[in-house]
Amino acid sequence: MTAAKKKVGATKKVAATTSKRPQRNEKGWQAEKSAMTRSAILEATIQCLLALGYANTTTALIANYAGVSRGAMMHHFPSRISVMRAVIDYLHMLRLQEYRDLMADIDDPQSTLTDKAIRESVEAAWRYVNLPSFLAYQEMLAASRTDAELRQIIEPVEKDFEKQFLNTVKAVFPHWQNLARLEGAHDMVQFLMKGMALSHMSVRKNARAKRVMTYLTAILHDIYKEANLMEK
Amino acid sequence: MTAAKKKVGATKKVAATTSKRPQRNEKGWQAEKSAMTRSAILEATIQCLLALGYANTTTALIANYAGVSRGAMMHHFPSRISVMRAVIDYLHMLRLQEYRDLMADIDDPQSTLTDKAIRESVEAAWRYVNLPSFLAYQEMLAASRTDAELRQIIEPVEKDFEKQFLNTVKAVFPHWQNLARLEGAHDMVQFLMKGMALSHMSVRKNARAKRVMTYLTAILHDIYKEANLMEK
DNA sequence: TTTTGTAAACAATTACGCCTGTTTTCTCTG
DNA sequence: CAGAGAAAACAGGCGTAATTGTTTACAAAA
Repeated sequence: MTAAKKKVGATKKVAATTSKRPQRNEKGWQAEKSAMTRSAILEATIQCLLALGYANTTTALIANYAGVSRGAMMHHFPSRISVMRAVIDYLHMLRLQEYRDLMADIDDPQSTLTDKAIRESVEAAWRYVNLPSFLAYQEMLAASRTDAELRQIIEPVEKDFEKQFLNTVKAVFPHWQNLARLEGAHDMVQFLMKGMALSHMSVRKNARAKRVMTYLTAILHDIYKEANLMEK
Repeated sequence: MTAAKKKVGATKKVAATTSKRPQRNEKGWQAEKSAMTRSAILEATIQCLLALGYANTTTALIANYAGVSRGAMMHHFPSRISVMRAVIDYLHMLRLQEYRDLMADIDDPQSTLTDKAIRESVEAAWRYVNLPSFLAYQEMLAASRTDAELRQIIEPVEKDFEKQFLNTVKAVFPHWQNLARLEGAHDMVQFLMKGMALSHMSVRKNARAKRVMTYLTAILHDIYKEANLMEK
C-alpha cells in the first residue's frame, strides 16, 4: 500500500553530520531531501486541486506552487497521472486519519448510545466534509467519471475507503447491534453530508445545513431505537 | 411611451420593420433550419457533457456529435462559453419542466397530506436526479467552482432555479402550512438526492438508495406532523 | 444581388512528455 | 581516509499535439 511509512523522525537537519560522515548508518540526507520534495509536490497538487480544479491543475502549476522545477518534478513523477495516483494514495490515508481524529472524542464506554454521541458524530461528519482533503479528493472522484485512466486508479481506492470508513463507524458505535441499520444510518449521514458539501452555491448554506442536521439527528435516533427494539 | 410620439424617425423605423416582414405565409425556411441546427448543437453539448465531462467537451467534438461543421457552429455560437451559456439556459427551463412533470401525478386535493404523497414525491425526486439533464447541469455547476467566467453565468441561473424549484414544491404541497419546515424538508430531500446521485462509484448504489429513501420518508412525515401541530 | 448558413484552412496558445546538461550525494577502492 | 566514479536529484529548453477563435471560401435561399 503506502510506500512511505513512519520514520524515526530524528533525521532532520543533520546535514552537517551526515556529510562529514558518509557512512551507511542511516538512510541518508539524499533520501530525506527527496522525501521532502515529494511531499511538497503532493501538497502543492492538493492546493491546486482546491483552487483550480482537476482539469486546470497542470504540471507546470504544481511545480511552481511546490517551488521546484518541472525537471525535478518529472524526476519524482514521470507523468501527470502518476502525481495524481500518489495524491490519491496520500489522501486515502489522510482522510481516514482525519475522520478518526474527529470521531475520537465521541467514544462512549456506556452500555447505551447517548443522544449526545449521535449529535456529535453528525457534527464531526459535517466538519469532515468541509476539510480540504475531502474537497480535493472529490475533485478527482468527480473527474474520474469521465476519465478512464483516473477511474482505474481511484476505483479500488474508493472501494477500500468506503469499507474502512464503515469499519471506523462500527468501531465508534460498538453498542449499535443491528449492522444493517447502522449501515443505513451511515449512508444517510454520508449522502446528506456529501450533498450539502458539494452545494457550494446555495444561499444561507450553513444555516440550512444546521437545520437539516437537526432533522438528521432525529432520524438517526429513531433508527437506533428501532434497531435496538428489534434486537430484543 | 415613445411610440405614441409623432416623431418622424420613429414612424419611419416602424414602417421599415413592418415592411420587411409583411408575408407571414411562412416563418422562413431558413429560420427553421437555423433553429434545428442550434437545437442539435445544444443536444450534442449535453451528450458530450454526460459522456466526457465539462473539461473534455471541446467545440470540435460538439460539432462532430451534432453533425455540423465547426464553422457552422461558430456561426451560431461565437465561442465555447457562449454554447455553455445557451445550454445553461436550456437546461434551466428543461429541468424545471421535467421536475414539474414528475410531480404532476402527486396532486392531492384532500385537506391533509397523505403518506402516499410524501413517498411518491421522494421517488419523483430520485428519478429527477437520475435524469440526464440533472447530471449535465451538475457537470457545469461543478466546473463553475473553479471557472470564474462560467460561475458568473451560472450563478444567477442557479439562484433563480432554486427559487422556482422551491415554489414548485410549495405548489405541490399547498396543505403544508409551516413554510420554514417545508423548506427544511425540501433541503433534506435535495441534499440527500444530490449526495446519492453524485456517488456514482458506490457499490449496491440502488439498494442503498432505496433504504435511505425509506428513512427519508419517515423523517419527512415527522417534520410534517410536527409542523402541523405547531400551527394548531 | 444580398443575406444567411455551412465548410475548411489558418494562426496563436497551451500543456504534456522527452531530452540534455548540471549539481549534489553516495559508494567503494586504493 | 581520501578522492574518483556512480547514482540520484535537479534545472530548463524543445517538439508535438490539441484546442480555440478568426478568416476566407462556397452554396443556397430571399
